[in-house]
Amino acid sequence: MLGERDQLLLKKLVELYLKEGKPVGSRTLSKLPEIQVSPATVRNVMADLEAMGLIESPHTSAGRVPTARGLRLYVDHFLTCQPISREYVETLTAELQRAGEPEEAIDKANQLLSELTGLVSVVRLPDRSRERVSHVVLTPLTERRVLMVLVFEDQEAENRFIELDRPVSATQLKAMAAFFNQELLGLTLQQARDALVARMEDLRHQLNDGMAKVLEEAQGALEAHAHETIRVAGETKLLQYEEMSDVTQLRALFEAFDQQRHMLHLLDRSLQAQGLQVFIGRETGVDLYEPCAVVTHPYEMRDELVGVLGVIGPRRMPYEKVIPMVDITAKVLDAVLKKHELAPLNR
Amino acid sequence: MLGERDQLLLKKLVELYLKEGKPVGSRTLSKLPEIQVSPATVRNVMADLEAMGLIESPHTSAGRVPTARGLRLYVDHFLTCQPISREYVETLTAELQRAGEPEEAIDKANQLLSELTGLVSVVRLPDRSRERVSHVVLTPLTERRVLMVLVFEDQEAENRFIELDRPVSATQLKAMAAFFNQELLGLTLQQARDALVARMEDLRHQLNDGMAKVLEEAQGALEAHAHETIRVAGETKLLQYEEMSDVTQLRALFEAFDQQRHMLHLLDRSLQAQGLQVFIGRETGVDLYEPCAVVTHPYEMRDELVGVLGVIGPRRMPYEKVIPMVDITAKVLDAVLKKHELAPLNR
DNA sequence: ATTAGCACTCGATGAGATAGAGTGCTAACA
DNA sequence: TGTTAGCACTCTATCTCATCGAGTGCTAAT
Repeated sequence: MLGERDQLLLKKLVELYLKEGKPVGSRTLSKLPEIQVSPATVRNVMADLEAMGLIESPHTSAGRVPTARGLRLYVDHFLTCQPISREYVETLTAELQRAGEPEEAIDKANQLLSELTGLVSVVRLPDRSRERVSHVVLTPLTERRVLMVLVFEDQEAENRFIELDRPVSATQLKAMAAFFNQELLGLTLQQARDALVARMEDLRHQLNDGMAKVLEEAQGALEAHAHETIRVAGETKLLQYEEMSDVTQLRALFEAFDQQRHMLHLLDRSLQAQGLQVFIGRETGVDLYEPCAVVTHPYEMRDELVGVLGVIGPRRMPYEKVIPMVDITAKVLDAVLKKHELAPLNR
Repeated sequence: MLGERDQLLLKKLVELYLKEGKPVGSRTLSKLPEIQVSPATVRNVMADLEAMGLIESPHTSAGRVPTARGLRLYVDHFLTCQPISREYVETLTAELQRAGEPEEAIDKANQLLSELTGLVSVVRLPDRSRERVSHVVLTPLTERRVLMVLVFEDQEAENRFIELDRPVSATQLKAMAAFFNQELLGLTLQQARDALVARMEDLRHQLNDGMAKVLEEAQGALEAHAHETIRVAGETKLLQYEEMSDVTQLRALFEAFDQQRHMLHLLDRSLQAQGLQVFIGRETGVDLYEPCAVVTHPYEMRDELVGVLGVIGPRRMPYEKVIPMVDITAKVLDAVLKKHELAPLNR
């Protein structure tokens, strides 16, 4: 289907395009040391490649530019990724390990990824509604104010301040905490609520209004989290790319980031398929991202894929660097998250 | 110094400029119903205003544009602010009250301010190193993992997971918590550390390595916070303004936001002087902000000015809306933060 | 003091003209 | 049959030039 020389030419064309960002002409290609044929021959090949929809020319007298399909082929078959320096991996690991909670590590990974690729970075956070509560702490602060700490999987904690309508004694509070810890441990918050609703009748005598309030707050904590499932870092990096200089379009992109809806869909899709994925142009499934490319990699906690991390930028991005960076960042993140899990196993 | 008619003309010129963003000519001004003189007269006045450095023309055949000094005069003397709808105040209050902790409320205020003004919003967070610890909670999670919660002023809590080198029993932990609560309550973290160092000798027998680790972590929590003293919301809003269309400059601005140094200086300055402040151009003290204007207002906690909130945008911003919005947002934030304080007084 | 009138300046807009990059096609060539 | 040189052609980018119009400053009249 595609001769060896055709492949070489496509590869070189894409590489030049990625580097310079300008359409590549036949003369430029034929002058490359790897290419031993005349511009005319190159033109013939290019005509074929164009007929196959791999390259196109913006107008008659410009060179050729790879299409989304062309880039796809390049990424899949011709791309030689840059090796990642050990040094980089070490810095990354060190930085991520400094985090106290998984979420912090994920955030940090997001931030670093954006800085190091010079692109917009995105993470899909794990869905906390699926995490199990491992401890509930209730501490009296004042007569009517209580601090509740929900600990998930011994790894993450969420604080809520609870204002009660009437005072509770420390003893009452202790009883309450004991109750929660006994009854609800190991359940997700959702399950916990269901369990309580189911046993409402038996519980009526214990369920004073303080208890109800606490439950409500716990639910609130969960919801607050559910809202924010995506985080974006380094939006402003997009300004650097000339091909993104259409301000209107850029604004639309930023709005889309804020809305999160599109990105969520895309990241969820890439959570299904494991491993690194590259979406170019329409492949993203989002019209707005048509001039963009997205590189994603899921990460896991407790041997389950729970989130995705990736970058989005113009189609013309340095894939040979970006792809290994996304890859290694996801893997280092995996390793760091695994460490967080290990500790609780010493029970 | 400045005749009544001169003032009127300056006012109208600035208003037109703020609305249209284009240089204003003498003909345009003389056609206004408020102005009963001919273009020629207007030109004479304009020449005077220009001589005083209040307006200038980008080039010979354009109209006039207010200088920073001109804008300053306008803001100080001629600006009539738009009243704020009660509805808006109510929404704002409701949104901010939903926050569980002061910091959350401040964040929300930041975000809302950016959305409502369409500008970049900035907050200076309170310096937590000056807040007093009101409770320390230590909860065993596993044999060697402990959750520490530091509660500040009964209003804010910070979690740290602590990995111990060797197991501690629940009893030991309880003793430790009791010790902290007894000895360190009401001190700032800094004071707490100093106190402990001072009494090191007496304490040596109690200060097992678990204790040391806990202290260290507490310090870490503090430092983590000290790093991030500013938060920026809505950076991308700047794209909407044509006068900010110089991409290079815009990038420089974004970088400056990331570095925080300049902004920190500016906000600290405006923390000294209480009340709303407007900085136009060079007044900001930051060269990069020369084409910008900044509107700030400090906010307080426990009757002390602890932070600043404000917006930054192009000089040509709708001051008549922005100023009251910054003002009311700061005031509503004050009120909400006050509510947070009230509760603990019921002790 | 105000205003009409006028010459002048300068940016914005659009029409050619030109140069150059790159193409496709044809015909010659190995 | 695949490759190449040559050439006419197309299209963009850039420059120049003319023109238009907005706005000014100055002068002289009111």
